[in-house]
Amino acid sequence: MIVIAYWYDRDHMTAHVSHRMDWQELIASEPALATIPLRLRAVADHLEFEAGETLFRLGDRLKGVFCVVAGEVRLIRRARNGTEIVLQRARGGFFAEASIGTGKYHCDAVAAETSAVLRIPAQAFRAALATDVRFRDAWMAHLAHEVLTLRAQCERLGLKTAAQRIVHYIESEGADGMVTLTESRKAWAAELGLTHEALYRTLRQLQADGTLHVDANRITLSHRKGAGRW
Amino acid sequence: MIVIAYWYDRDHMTAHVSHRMDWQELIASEPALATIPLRLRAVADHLEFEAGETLFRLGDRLKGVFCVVAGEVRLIRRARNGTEIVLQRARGGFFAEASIGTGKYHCDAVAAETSAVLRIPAQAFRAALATDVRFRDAWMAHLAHEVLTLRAQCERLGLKTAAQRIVHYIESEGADGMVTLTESRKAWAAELGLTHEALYRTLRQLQADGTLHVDANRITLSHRKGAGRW
DNA sequence: CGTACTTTTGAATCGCATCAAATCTGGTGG
DNA sequence: CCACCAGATTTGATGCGATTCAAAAGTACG
Repeated sequence: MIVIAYWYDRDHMTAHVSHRMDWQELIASEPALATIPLRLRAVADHLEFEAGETLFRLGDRLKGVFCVVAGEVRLIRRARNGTEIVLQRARGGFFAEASIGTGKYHCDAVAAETSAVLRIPAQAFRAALATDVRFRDAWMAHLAHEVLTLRAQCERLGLKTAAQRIVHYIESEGADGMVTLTESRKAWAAELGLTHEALYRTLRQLQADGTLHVDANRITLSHRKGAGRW
Repeated sequence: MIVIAYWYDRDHMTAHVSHRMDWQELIASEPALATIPLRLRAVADHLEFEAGETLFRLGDRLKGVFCVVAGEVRLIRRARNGTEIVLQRARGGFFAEASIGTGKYHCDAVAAETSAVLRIPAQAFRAALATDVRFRDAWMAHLAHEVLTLRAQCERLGLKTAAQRIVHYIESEGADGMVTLTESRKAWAAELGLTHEALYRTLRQLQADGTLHVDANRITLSHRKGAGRW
């Protein structure tokens, strides 16, 4: 994920088509975009938002399908008492996918940091789904994969202990008992539903009892049973 | 959810087309089936499994898309050390949706209890997706909705306290600050990632401090702020 | 009426969150 | 090049809240 800063025009405080950013580079770095037909990408709005700016609000009529190219967008719902509930933190990839079906947004979307976002008009998106077989298949595959990933994450978050979640993560996200982390440990902790302190401590403990081996961002599950009673 | 027992033929210990079950009634009770074209339902296998029976195994070539009509099917992955990880507990509705894209099953499926399952041949399913616009739209909507629901659940499971999760559930699953539970509280607790004891206690506490009101299966969030600092 | 299940409450324990702080790191600017 | 800064990483001490174990009461069903 490329972090952007100081590239926007101070004169335009609302989202606008950028002339400072290297969208080419950004787009190349976002794998989710590879499946989008070029002619669909051509009609997409290239938007940029500063931290705190609102992309859309609950109940707004669908303006398009979004894809985070850089930065972070949060989908939030405001509770009666003003508490914000974060429904999703989108760092790269599509968000508000479900809205393509309902025609309305079901929550607010706010940029958590300076972010670059692609907005594909709903009309064109639906048209492409209807006519472009490859795109449609890719889109359904994307949704199906998303479902799979999310199910795994729910199961993981249902586990009670930090050790269980770490092992589950390696076994379900990794390949052959090994993962290579692409994010900071702090971010990993958040994904595991733990504080970073708990993650560090448990990681150290699991190394000590031989359950796993840590080498920088390369974490391997030991073949021997270990002492753990996961 | 209809619970079935003692309806299978003792002579046929493997899954088979049932002659004892009232599939009509079961199918009418499962909302996910409403979107399936009749001609697709006509070619589906009506299978029944006893607790412990395997529907498919990891790596098996795709036999079809499944839909639980009654009972429960678990998608599990076996870890190196023999530990089972439950990826999904399907009680009603589709499962292994992602496999339609990959052509292979990514885990084992085992009936957790006596279950009735519809298996729609992949060929026919894909054909219907390609030709039946309404079905395709319904399927994409289903996937999108699933994504939405799962994201909400992940966010919920990321909350640290029982009170937060309960309130989040009511606000995201319920309508206008009220939910009517369709499952037992024990099952609800599992969905919330809590033990049933914790759920009961927290529920009582939230009633005591006026945060919410419980009337049998009807749970309402109080409009006043309450004492809670969720 | 008995069985199996959910619901409910109690007591003790354990693990994680929290608060605090030190160290390390990469990147910036002087 | 080095001082500096913001962030991640790491370790420590403490308390809270959920789990766990236990058990009683309620409920549905045959």
